[in-house]
Amino acid sequence: MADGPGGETLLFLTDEHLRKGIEAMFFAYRGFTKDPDRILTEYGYGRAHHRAIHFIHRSPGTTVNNLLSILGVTKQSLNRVLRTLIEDGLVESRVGYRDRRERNLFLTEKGEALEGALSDAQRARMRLAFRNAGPEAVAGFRTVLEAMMDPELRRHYDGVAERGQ
Amino acid sequence: MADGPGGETLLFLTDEHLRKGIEAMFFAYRGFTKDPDRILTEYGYGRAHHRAIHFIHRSPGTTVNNLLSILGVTKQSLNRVLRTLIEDGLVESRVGYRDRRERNLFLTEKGEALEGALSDAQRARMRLAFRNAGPEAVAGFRTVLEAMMDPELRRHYDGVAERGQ
DNA sequence: CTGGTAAAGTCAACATAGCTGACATAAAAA
DNA sequence: TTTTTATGTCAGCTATGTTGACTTTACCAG
Repeated sequence: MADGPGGETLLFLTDEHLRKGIEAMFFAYRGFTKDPDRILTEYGYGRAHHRAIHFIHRSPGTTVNNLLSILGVTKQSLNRVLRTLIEDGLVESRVGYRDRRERNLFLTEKGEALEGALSDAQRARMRLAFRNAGPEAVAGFRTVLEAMMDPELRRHYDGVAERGQ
Repeated sequence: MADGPGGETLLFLTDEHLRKGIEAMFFAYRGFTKDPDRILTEYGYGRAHHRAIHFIHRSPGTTVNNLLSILGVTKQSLNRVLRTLIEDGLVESRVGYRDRRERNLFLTEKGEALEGALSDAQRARMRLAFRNAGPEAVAGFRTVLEAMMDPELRRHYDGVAERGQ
């Protein structure tokens, strides 16, 4: 009674299912950020610091502009965060080699230590969820989330920086 | 080479897969909130207003305390949002019938209209993602997100208010 | 009836993290 | 040489969270 052209059932597309999916995102995201948030508070940092630290760790040597386009905030906003991380000795900013206007960002040893603590906590919860759900559910999870991203942002998710241009 | 006790392959639990899952959550959540955020800005509201509107729509007559425990913010913070919604005539607050200390919250016609615009936009993206991913992926998506929630919050997700006690 | 507790609301003060706009400097590119 | 780009900064504003203190109203147990 609710079959599409291919004959598949489309019951999973009802408004009620979609609402449930929306709330799943809302409540799961709360769990997703809870553990890192607790650690960040101990260090006097916020979620914005976490994001900067995460992406510098993932792409060492990334430029400020690249980070801006990943995070989607203004440079004034990012700069405030970056400045404290540099002052506190968690991030190092080196003048670009090819283009001396650019700054290449790196985590210091201290920065890597905090990154490790944060992502250990976040991965622990994710690992438990993945394990309980099983590999097929995890594949579906990834598929749906990927389909939900903006194409613009999807770029940053798919490829991890083609540094050689 | 990475099989567990049951013989299943556990390759989906590597740190690299978990990192990818973490970034999937990050980027997908941005897409998830983008469309409603755009509409909210037009109306001069923020994400906090959206959350209040959503849960009042879902559970008409819900009390302030219940909303507080769902949203996990302080009453001062929620009150600021709720006050503007009431002043603007989107939410109605009625004295409780059984317990006159309580306030039961409802969306007005105007509130329902905004709720509709917001959830239409959010559902449109979710529907597209669901359709592209297919029913099995959607089931996996839900399973993983549910496993990622805090048990405390999970309560609010699972059951929609047993009003009769 | 009284005293305690619970629900809601308020005031004040503060922090984080976003925003706009204007401007400065250095370096690359035209 | 002029223009553009990458970065950084100052000032001020907004949204949304926080603590702490206090009030009013109403329920409830003694």
